[in-house]
Amino acid sequence: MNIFDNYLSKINEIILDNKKLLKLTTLDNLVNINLEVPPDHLDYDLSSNVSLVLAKTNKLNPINLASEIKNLLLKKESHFEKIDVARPGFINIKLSNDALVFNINKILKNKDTFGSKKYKKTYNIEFVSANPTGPMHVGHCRGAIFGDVLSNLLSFNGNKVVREYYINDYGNQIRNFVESVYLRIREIKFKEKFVVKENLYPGDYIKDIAKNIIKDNKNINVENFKNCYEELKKFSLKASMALIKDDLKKLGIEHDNFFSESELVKKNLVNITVKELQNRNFVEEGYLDPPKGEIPKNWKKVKRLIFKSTKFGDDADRALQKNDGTWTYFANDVAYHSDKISRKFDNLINILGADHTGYIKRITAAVSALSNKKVKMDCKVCQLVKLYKNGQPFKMSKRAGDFISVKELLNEVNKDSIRFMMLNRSNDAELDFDFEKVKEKTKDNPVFYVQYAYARINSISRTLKISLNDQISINVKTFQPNEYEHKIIRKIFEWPKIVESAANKLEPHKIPFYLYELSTLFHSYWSKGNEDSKFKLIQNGKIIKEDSLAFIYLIAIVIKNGMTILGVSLPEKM
RNA sequence: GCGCCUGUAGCUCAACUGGAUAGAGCGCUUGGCUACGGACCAGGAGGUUCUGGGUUCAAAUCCUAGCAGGCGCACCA
Repeated sequence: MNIFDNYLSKINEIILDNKKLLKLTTLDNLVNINLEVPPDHLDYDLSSNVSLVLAKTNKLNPINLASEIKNLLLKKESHFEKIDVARPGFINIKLSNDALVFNINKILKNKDTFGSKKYKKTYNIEFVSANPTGPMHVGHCRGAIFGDVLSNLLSFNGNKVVREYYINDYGNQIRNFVESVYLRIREIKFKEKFVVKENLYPGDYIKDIAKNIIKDNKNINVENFKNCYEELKKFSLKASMALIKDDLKKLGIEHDNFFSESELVKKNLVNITVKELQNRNFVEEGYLDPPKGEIPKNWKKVKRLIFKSTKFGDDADRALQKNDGTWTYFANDVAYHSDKISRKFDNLINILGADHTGYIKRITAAVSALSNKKVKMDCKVCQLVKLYKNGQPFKMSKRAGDFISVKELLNEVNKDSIRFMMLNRSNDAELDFDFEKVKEKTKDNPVFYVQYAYARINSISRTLKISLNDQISINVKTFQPNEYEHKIIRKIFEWPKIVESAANKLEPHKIPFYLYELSTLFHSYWSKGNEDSKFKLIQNGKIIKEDSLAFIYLIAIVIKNGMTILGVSLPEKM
């Protein structure tokens, strides 16, 4: 339930029913009418631009129209107790006590679903898709958490979400990776020195993979790289995927589907997909222009198959074949997306790192081409994460090219803090992540601040010997919220709006920001009793004003629903 | 040279897809508070939303021309 939606449709209905009375000739921009949270300094519950929107197309004076609408609404909707018109034509609405009680009781009754909707769409969300050549590093972390929480958010809204991981287990990098493992095995077995060459993976984890392969497969013959390649590849990939899955698990992330690139090649899906595009005239044989700017030394003009992605908004047409005629990474990816389309999702979402921004246009172009523009694909980009320790840039690299792994990060800070902080910023903005800040137990640390609010609420329930799962309700006759409680009610009513906007815009960062604000209201409410004893909640182990319990419950409900979406735990004691 | 992202208080960032007096935290400043009912709270100062044009009842938000920073730009993945 979303009270803004509910009352907005009532307002729309009333307007429609009284079209003549209001002298409205056209209502074609009804969709632009909104019902929103009034500015902070005004003492109202709802605020609408109805009159401004309707006055424009009907060429009426917005203030006059607003006061006519005001009278009409006061007559037709009993939940509206007071309405005022504000320049240039807004109407501000105060809900009656009955309305507040009605809505609050509804929330108290439907705790777990408060804020959610029942959309029933299907989503495929591809995220992480880190190359299976080693463990995850911090760069993957943000996108991983973003994708996971976005999935939670969309599921919370009643959608069906498939979390997918595309395994890039094909191509040269895999060959290099396997060769690295191969050389490490020889290092162990034959005491050959591992010489770091370009393109080889030097990391210590390769040694561990090598050791384990030797341990589990005593008979493996590593005399000749070519002969043992396939077998070694199988073991190496399995090992590196195990590392990645372990990292993901520790971050609280689990994918539903792992899609292998080499399987896709094996099934001949690339050829089939390219042929399909050829048939529809989106592929041609030709030459590509050299890259703009500085032309690389080994640039060659080669005849090849090209996808005409400029037809779908890309800046240039894209190669499907490499210089040697084999398929490009992009060609494989087009086939992969063709497979996604065939699985009939309503929406496709890809979560990418900032370094893949340039890839978006071509792959969305491919999806448009493959689906006749019917399937919608959104690509969300997560900007870079910069690590800090006590305000200083933090680098662990012993050698250039080394990275900070997720494991190292988890050694420093816990999963909850990482998840919350990685989302506490718009995905479009770069993110500074300070190890020490995140460990602080102060207001500086938003994770703590929200968790602390919940812990305090639990201390109340312990004192009163009640459970937050208890079913309570409030009574119209006794209900008399004070100004602080009124603020809380309004904030709580806002929650479904936050969820909806976060889901629609694919911007989960709105959730932690909101939770922080809600926690502020709670801490403030809690502290009021110290300044003025009439605001005290508990005395001698008993609740003073029965209704104040409702506010505690409301806050607990929303914090819990919010943190569940974020995948961050809520300790009852801290 | 081209594309995408960013530019908002001293610093780090919000602003519900065009709304009202642009909000938080940190820092600064004034006050309260022996603790799971002070890990906090209340108040104050702090703004030409990068710049110039445009669109309209209304612009941080949309269009346009610039400026500054980040990421990327054959093939590779």
